[in-house]
Parts: sequence; structure tokens; C-alpha cells
Amino acid sequence: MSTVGLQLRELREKAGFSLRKAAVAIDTDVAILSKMERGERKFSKELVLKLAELYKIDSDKLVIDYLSEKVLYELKDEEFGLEALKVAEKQLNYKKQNEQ
Amino acid sequence: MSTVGLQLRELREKAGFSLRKAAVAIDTDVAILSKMERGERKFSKELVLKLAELYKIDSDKLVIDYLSEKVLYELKDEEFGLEALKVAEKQLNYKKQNEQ
DNA sequence: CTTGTGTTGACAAATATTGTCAAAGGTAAT
DNA sequence: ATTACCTTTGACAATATTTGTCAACACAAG
Repeated sequence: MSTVGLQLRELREKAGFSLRKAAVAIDTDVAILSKMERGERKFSKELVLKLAELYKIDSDKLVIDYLSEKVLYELKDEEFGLEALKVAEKQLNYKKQNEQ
Repeated sequence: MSTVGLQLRELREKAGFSLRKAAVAIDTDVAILSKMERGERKFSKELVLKLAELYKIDSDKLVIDYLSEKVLYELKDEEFGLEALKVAEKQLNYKKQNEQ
């Protein structure tokens, strides 16, 4: 299970960017990107999208993983996390049905 | 689909507490409780637990609904919310397997 | 009119998130 | 060993978000 941060680090290296170059390109500070890639600080969705664009890759999977991490972080110490996810899923499904 | 707030309002009324009494009993401000019951402000988990205790009911289902709401709120504008939930669920399941 | 009910809005206080900067440490080349 | 890169780290400031406090309001019952 590879975190979004590590995925983005790999992608950056494959695309041949140094941390600095990448940070400048997406208009953020090197320190922030460094910390995000290593999971020391949370990513913002905005940065994920900008990076995906910079590395010329599709962002969908990345965004999904990003959101998933966010949710899991919120539930990490919860006894009933799994149950909560199931309820949430059911409700989202229901909502989707009745909206179109 | 009844929100946690509305559930707690019903439970309070059944238990015969006024807003003020309940608020005092759980050591919070009336305004906060009023707003939470009506969904104008987010609940804290702590208050949910205190209220469940006050009303002498089992808190599990309430906590699950509370967490589910929290997660759904986070994903409410996300195109890939459902996919993210599925990924999160998969990972939680996986984690559960490998921990005991 | 007084008492008890819930609601509302303005504001302060406390927390959390995010951004900025400078310094440190590594590695490689010359 | 100094130059030129790179990444990491920590301290701090700036912002934003969440949470708590208070006073006033409106309504109904007695």
C-alpha cells in the first residue's frame, strides 16, 4: 500500500524534477512538498492536481487515493470505523440513485 | 435518513430533558446544543457520548452515524467520493486482518 | 408579568492548518 | 575544500477553522 506522497515522489523522479523545480512549478515551498511526499504533512487536493498536471498523468486514481487517505486518517482510532464507512457508502449510493 | 442531530433531539425529548437541562448536564452551552441538534454546527464525538449516557441509551449506533456523517461531509462535493470510500474500506479490512 | 422553552447572531478564544524562511547535512564533481 | 546541487528539519508567522461564551429575541403557558 503506497501512500499518495510516495506515489507522487516516484512520479516526480520519473518525470525528472527535483523537489525545488517541482515546488517552483506548482508555486509552493520546497519544504512543504518535501514534507508532503514523506507524509509528514497532509496534502492539499489542489497540490495533488497541480502535480498530476505537471507530471502529465491522469489524476483520477491519485485523487481517489488522496480522499481515501483523508477518510482513513479521520477514522484511524475509531472502533467502528468500518461500520461507519459502510453506512456512508450506503447513503452515498442511495443519494446517487435519486439525483439523476 | 435521520441525522444524528435529529436523533438526539428525539432522544432528549423522550428522556424529558429541556435543551437547557441537557446542556448543563453535559457541561456545554445551550446555544451549542441547539445548533448541533439542528445541524447548524457539527457535533463533537465527546458530546454525542455524553448525551447517550445522559439519555441512558447505547451509543454505538449513534457513534457510527456520527462518523458516517463526518465522512460524508468531507466527500460531499467530490466526484470520486464513492470510489474513495471503497478504497478506504478495502484498506481498513486489510488492516483488520493483519492486526490480530 | 413571570417563567420556561428554543433560536439567533455577534464576538472571543482556542486549535489547526498552511506558508515562509534559514540553516543543516548529504553527495558529487572539479 | 569549495562549488553546486539536492533534501530535510525546525522554528516561526499568518490564516483559517472550530469551539465556546454571552446577550437578546420570540413564543407560549401559567
